[in-house]
This record gives sequence, C-alpha cells and structure tokens, in this order.
Amino acid sequence: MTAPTPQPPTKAQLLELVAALGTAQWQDFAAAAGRHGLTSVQAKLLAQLKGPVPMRGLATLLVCDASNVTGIVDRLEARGLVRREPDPADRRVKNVVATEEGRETIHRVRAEMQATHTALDALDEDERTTLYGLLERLRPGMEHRA
Amino acid sequence: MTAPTPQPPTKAQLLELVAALGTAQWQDFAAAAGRHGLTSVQAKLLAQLKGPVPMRGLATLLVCDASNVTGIVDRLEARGLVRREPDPADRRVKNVVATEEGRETIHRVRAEMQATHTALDALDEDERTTLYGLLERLRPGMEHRA
DNA sequence: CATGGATGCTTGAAGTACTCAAGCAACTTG
DNA sequence: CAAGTTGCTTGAGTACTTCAAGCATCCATG
Repeated sequence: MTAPTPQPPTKAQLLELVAALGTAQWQDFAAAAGRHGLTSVQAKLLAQLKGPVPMRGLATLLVCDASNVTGIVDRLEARGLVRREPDPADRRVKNVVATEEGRETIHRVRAEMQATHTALDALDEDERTTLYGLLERLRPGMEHRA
Repeated sequence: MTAPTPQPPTKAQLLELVAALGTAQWQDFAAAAGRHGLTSVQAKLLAQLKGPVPMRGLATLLVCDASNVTGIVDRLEARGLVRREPDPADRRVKNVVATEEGRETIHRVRAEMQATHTALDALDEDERTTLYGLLERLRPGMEHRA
C-alpha cells in the first residue's frame, strides 16, 4: 500500500470518480427504497427524520421549495410512514415525525444497500480512517451553496 | 497529517459522509446546469456524449427506461444542444451526438462547479493520489447492479 | 427467401417531483 | 392594534419516470 507514487490523478479524473461513486450509491439507495415501495426522494426525506422536523426545515435540508415538501410528506403520510404533529410553541408549524413503521422501513433500506456495503468492506480499518479524514476535508467547501 | 490513529469511523459514518459529499456535488452540478437553462438530468445526459451514442446506450448509461430518454433528448434537441443521426449500419438506431454548442455548454457547466473545485483544492497532490486510490478500490462493488 | 422472434425507438397514459405565484393563518414588532 | 414576516398549502405548469403498445428493422431458422 501507499504505492510508489503513481501518477497523481488530474482534478477532472478525481471529480469523475467521485461523481461515479455518488451515482452508484444513489442507484443502490433508490433500488433498496424501491423494494419497499418508496421513491428515492421519499426515502431521502424519511432518512432526515431522526426527530420531529418542521416542514420548512425539511425544505432546507432537501434544498427545495417548501411546497414541494408538502406533496412528498402527503404521500408518506398516506402510507403511514410519517405523521404531522402540531408544534406546541408555534401553531403555524407542523412537525413531521417518522412513525414506528417509517423508522423500520428506512432502517431496512439502509441495511439493504448491498452494493455499497460490499464496496466499503473492501477497505480495512486504517484505510477507512484515512478515507474518512480526506473526505471530511473535502466537505466544508461543498456546504456553502447560496 | 496522518494523525495519530484517531477512532476509526464506523461504516455508517463513512457511508453518511460519502452520501453527503455526493449530494453536495450533485447540488453544485444542478445549480451550474440551471444557470445554463438545463435541468440536472439534461446536463447529465449531455455529459455522456463524448461521441455518438444510440438512444438505447443512453438508457443503459442513465439506468432508466428507453422511453424516458426520448423525452430528454427531444428537449435537448429543441434547444440545439444535441442532434439525432441515423446509424449507417442499423436503420433502427438513432445516434445522439452533441452539437458544438452542446459541447461548449457542458464544458462550462463542469467548469462552473465552484464548490466542488474549491473543495478539491483543499488537497495536495499526495492526498489526491491517496484518495483516488481508495475510491477506485470502492468502485468495483458498486458497478454490478442487476 | 419467407417468417417468426428479437431489438431499437416512439407514443400515450398515469404518477411523482419540482418551481413559482397566491393565499391563509399565526407570529412579531413598532 | 397595524404592518410586516414567516410557515404551510393550493393550483398551474413543466419535467421526469415507468409501463404497455406499436412500428420498423434486423436476424435466425427452416
């Protein structure tokens, strides 16, 4: 390992590789979600619900218009995977929470991302640590999109 | 760097980080595409056109139904960014090629992914090489989706 | 070479995702 | 309390997506 300095990849190559990996993981996620009757967008929303989140918060997390969230939550609610609860402190706000079934479903979706899990198994602990460190350094600049 | 063996991240953490990065890059791509009047899907299709590609090939590359490609190419063709050419060897096939304007457009979109470029600039050559190597090892398992 | 079965593309129907403009309710501030 | 702000929904319009059908062309077998 730590090979004898191979040709450093160009930024373009690295970019393409990251994109390819991201796409592959997304496909894996979408396929797993599909097996549970969810679209990838619905699953992604469900994945954000560690606790109660107001509609507006979801729009921010998903980087989309609030009116879009209404529809997605409508469909998830129709399936009994989430619930809208009134916010005790502000009557305008509706907090979305995952139901027990919702939590189980998203948990299974994550567990069933076989391609992704298998891929990660190809690395040992040290490599994972290194990778994590490098990726973390990549993150900051990616966050701040106006 | 190469810190004194910090806690190795769990697979879940690593997974989440990769997902976050993928999402950030996709947002960046979508925003850049939007500035040129393209949806992210249209831009993604355009990005596949290094040479002539039959409709069916595009469906395979984008992992979607062939009938879906018809619509996307229709809209790109209406904007003059791609062209459908008959295949000399098989009259059923239509090969899609990017026009000069199409090539320029996708080139600019890539160049304008500022957040992504800035993020990659945070790494030096050695780190990029290491990262590339690790990500490449991740790829194989991600490819084989039925 | 005729015919039956693939294969490549398009169309139409139906549902999801997405944005923008408007509207209503509720909060906040002067 | 009035005016402005914020949170959510609705409605219109477009894009994306799949599936089922249909047409043209290719290919293999007899």
